[in-house]
Amino acid sequence: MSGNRAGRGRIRQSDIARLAGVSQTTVSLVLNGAAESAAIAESTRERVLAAAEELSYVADPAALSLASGRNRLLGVHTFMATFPLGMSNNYYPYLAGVEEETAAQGYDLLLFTGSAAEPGAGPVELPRLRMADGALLIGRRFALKGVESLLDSGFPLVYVGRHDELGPRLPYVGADYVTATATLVHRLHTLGHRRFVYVRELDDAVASDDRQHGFATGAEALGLAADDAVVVRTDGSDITPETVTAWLEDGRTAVIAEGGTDDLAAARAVQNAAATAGVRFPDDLSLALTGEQVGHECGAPVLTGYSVPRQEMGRQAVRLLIDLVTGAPVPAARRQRLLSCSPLEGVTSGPPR
Amino acid sequence: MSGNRAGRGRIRQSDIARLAGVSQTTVSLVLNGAAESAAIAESTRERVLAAAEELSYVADPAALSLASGRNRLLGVHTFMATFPLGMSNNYYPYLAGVEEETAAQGYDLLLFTGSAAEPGAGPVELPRLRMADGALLIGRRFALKGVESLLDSGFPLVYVGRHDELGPRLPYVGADYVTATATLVHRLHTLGHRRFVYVRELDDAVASDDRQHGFATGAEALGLAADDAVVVRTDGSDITPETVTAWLEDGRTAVIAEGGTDDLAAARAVQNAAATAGVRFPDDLSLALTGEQVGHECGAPVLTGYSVPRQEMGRQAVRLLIDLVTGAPVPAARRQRLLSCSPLEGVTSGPPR
DNA sequence: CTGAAAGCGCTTACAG
DNA sequence: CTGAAAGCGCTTACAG
Repeated sequence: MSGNRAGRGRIRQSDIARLAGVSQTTVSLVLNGAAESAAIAESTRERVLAAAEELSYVADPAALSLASGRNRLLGVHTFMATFPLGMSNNYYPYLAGVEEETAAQGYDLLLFTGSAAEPGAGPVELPRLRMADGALLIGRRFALKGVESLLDSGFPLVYVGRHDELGPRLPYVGADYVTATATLVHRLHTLGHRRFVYVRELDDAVASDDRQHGFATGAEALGLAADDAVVVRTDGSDITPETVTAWLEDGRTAVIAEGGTDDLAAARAVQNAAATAGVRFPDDLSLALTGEQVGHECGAPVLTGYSVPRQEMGRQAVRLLIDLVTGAPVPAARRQRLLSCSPLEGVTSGPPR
Repeated sequence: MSGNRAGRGRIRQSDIARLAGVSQTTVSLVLNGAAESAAIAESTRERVLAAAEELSYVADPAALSLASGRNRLLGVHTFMATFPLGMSNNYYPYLAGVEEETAAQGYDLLLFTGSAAEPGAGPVELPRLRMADGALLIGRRFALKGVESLLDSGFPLVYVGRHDELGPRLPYVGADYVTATATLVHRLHTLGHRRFVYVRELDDAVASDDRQHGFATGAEALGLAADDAVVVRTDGSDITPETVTAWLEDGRTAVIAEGGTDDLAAARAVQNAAATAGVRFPDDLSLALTGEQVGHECGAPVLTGYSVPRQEMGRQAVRLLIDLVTGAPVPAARRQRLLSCSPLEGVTSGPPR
């Protein structure tokens, strides 16, 4: 049979029409409310409304969506096999913000999960986003090709993060890691530190590049020599107790570790090596983070760093997306924006005397 | 204009048909896969598939749903204004399980959030669930009327929790709080406690009733007199230091507080009152929970209780829902089931000597 | 093996 | 002020 809805006992506009003795068109007109129904006789209006009430009519959302072209659904995709609903996950605050604002705007959320059927599925999954009126993209990196073709077809997309590789075509709401990191260097400098080490993980993503770039920018602004602001890129295995000792002997009293990664491997490697070497925080060595400790353990000291306004990024991304979906005018400057991060004071102190 | 989808560059089956040089019907037949497409020439099939791939076609869920009643979307509704993505929230593990299994089955999730447009929206929002093939209901309580009319129309629904008010009509996957709580009483009895107090919050929900019922059942099984297993129902304000002292003077050495609520107000009230009274845990008084401490603070002692298999409940609810959606045969016994909770050993000890 | 046609429940010009 | 009709993008008998 075509359409199993009738069999499901659903009430249609035609049922109301029959009961009220009008046409289905009139029912639709009345039920759509305000503007149009001005042109409908009050008595007719009331009859239809009464009939609708009596049958406890409710519009079929699918039909409604098909006819009007909108479904008030916002897709979310994170380019991962399973959706990062994981508790101690960095993505979590984004989602909370997204969800909050989506609800506030009267939309609902479509979570695209990357079906298990397709293991390395990034690009394969993307087209399914079209089910929604528009979609949010979240994640450290993404499938460029799939995103491009979505954009090409005019599908409204907003990326949560900075991404300029596609020029002005991809709207986004990102965090200003460059400024935040430069400021962090400055803060440490104010505390008295003069030589810095930046420890970055192997993974590269725009957010990582931005952080490192901010480190360089900050050092430059302070007039530091290249050797006073070195960058170590590592998977952690080559940060040995000797490494840390050598830093200190070199007068490098402040280490900045990459934040925003899932496990903060860089910071952890430094902490472990320091512990073995008998180097104490923050008396001997200061450790700061280009971000905050998300799933931070009981009793562990809070590291100096900055907080990324993830929830707010989520909210703003939703607002931007809805503007794009509804065709509201969005000036170019508002299509790509960076939010600033706020300083987080932790256990970092001045250098040992 | 009617239907703005074309303008949005959405690819339709007719686009594929044109590219592949076949009819739209054939495209539909091919895209629907297995059974039917046996009757389609392999070469045609391939041509259509290639064209679909090239255009990165994706079915319009609304059209699909309208025509066939299926779209591989599972709705989730929690009867709250905003979706409980909140960090320390009890609902979180359910969602994690739901998401995981949904992904594994190749479905996607529709999060129904309760639009802010309708404040007291429970029943008003429910019909929107029909956008999905079926839906999961999560929450301590729910809008009975809305749920009933959804059920009446044959819409597949699974409640995460026990709910027998609708008889066998509402399928569910719940937790066996009755047995878990009875066992908890037994465990405390084994430690030497002989007189118990059960502290329950004012809110009532099936999950709360079940816990209290389990307390009664457990006490009865141990042959305790009514006065040895009293129930206090409170918003916390009348649990004073004197209350706690009186319990102890009465020989009531074990307090069981209601778990599973958002803030564990009952347990907190007991803890605060005890602290003021100078009563120590667990030396003077043992405190157990009918559940576990979800967003449990650093340094706070872990309370004895039991863990609710929330994630597994989520997974099983999804599997059940998909069976209902696809029309797989589901024996009555499998339509309503309770999972058991596992004991959690905390700081509770025997009674003071 | 393939296509023309009806239908799912709605919206929206267009006529009257 | 109201209704007949076309169309949204699909599925599914039914003919050929």
